[in-house]
Amino acid sequence: MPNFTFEVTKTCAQTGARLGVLHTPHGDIHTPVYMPVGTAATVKAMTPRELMEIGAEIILSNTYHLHLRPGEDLIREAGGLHQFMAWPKPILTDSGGFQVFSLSGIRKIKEEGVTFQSHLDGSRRFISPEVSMDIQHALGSDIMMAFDVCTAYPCDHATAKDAMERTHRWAARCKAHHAKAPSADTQALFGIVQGAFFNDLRIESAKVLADMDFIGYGIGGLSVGEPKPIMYDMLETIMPYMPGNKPRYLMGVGSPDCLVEGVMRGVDMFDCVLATRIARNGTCFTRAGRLVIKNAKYARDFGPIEEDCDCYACRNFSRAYIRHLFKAGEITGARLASIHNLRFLLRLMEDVRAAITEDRFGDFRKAFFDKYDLSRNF
RNA sequence: GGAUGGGUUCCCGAGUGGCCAAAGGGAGCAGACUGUAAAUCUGCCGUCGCAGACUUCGAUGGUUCGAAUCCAUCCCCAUCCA
Repeated sequence: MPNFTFEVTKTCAQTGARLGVLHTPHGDIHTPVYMPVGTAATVKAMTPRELMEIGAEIILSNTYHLHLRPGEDLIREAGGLHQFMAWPKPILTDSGGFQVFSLSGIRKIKEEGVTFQSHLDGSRRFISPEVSMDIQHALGSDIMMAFDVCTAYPCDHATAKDAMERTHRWAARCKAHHAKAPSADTQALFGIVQGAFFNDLRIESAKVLADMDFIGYGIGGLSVGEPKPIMYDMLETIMPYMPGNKPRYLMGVGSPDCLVEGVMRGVDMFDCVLATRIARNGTCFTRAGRLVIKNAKYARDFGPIEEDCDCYACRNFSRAYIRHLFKAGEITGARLASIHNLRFLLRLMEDVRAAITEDRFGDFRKAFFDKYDLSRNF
């Protein structure tokens, strides 16, 4: 599939962390990459122009949410998701698999697929691997995710095995269904490794999916409440079994420290709602750790969120002003904090890529954690 | 000058004899947030403390076993009449 070649362009001599480029029909993605999340066809509080300005190369959207509203037919009629939301760069769509997990109270899983009760109006909706593919075809995303079954933490071995095996069967169905689509060559399909927190299952899942030869691989079912060292251990366990010439996408991660640690362990792609969600709730990332901008101690702090940040918010506005906006309930507060947090992660990844290029990612990582306060982290 | 209605914890506002440190909002303070059911949610919000104790409902005095609630006087506020 020439539309989606992935090249590992450099491996850090110090750490083995890798640098790459994923070519897509809507442009190149330089990895390791952080992908802002735009579930409902918008990265909340951000315009596409602003996303371009802060250096986003690819964003995420969601099958389940867009299926419910406005519906994939409408988006197809609009010319596809890129045109509908006026975002010309690559888009990755999640399959709805995560909603199988996060909406566990209002869905039922069977072998054929999952019946959801819409969180919007309670109506019953059915999503199967085939339906998920069809919806993602209508959306026209560059990268489609297989419809998987994500498990919670903790999770017993039998349940994890069950979910993993179903994920594999569903991955095969996704692949078969996608192969028949007109867009089979212009939309890439990623498989998703599951297996909860069991080494044997994770390794098995990585192997099974590798044999199925996907364009790239999601690592799902992590960052679901487990302690970080457990997640890091899982990454180390499976990475030797992940195809070296395919992009590896750690789904739903994460915080600044998790990104650095993920890259250290061979992850190429990340996405996370954390940056934009905590931004709307009044918390900012900084290289020193979290900064709760709405706290009273910043009422008369006329410096920027972060002194050496190059984002629009930091170049023009003070902590005192942004705090005021939050206290006043003004949406500009959420917008400025979102711009900052996204730019923070995108810039962190730019710095990570530069460090790998120069064979000093180990030094970079050490300097990062020397400065970053983990005691009040996410 | 007269009539009527009022004065409740930072603000608004419920409460008309015990179940009241006093509903409910708001404001304030803090916390949570990781493939987004989130511009959301949670906690605290008289004082000291574990329990519990203590001081509060315009002021003063009274009735009562018991008062934010009843009575008296006074001080303020609002509206209306002169």
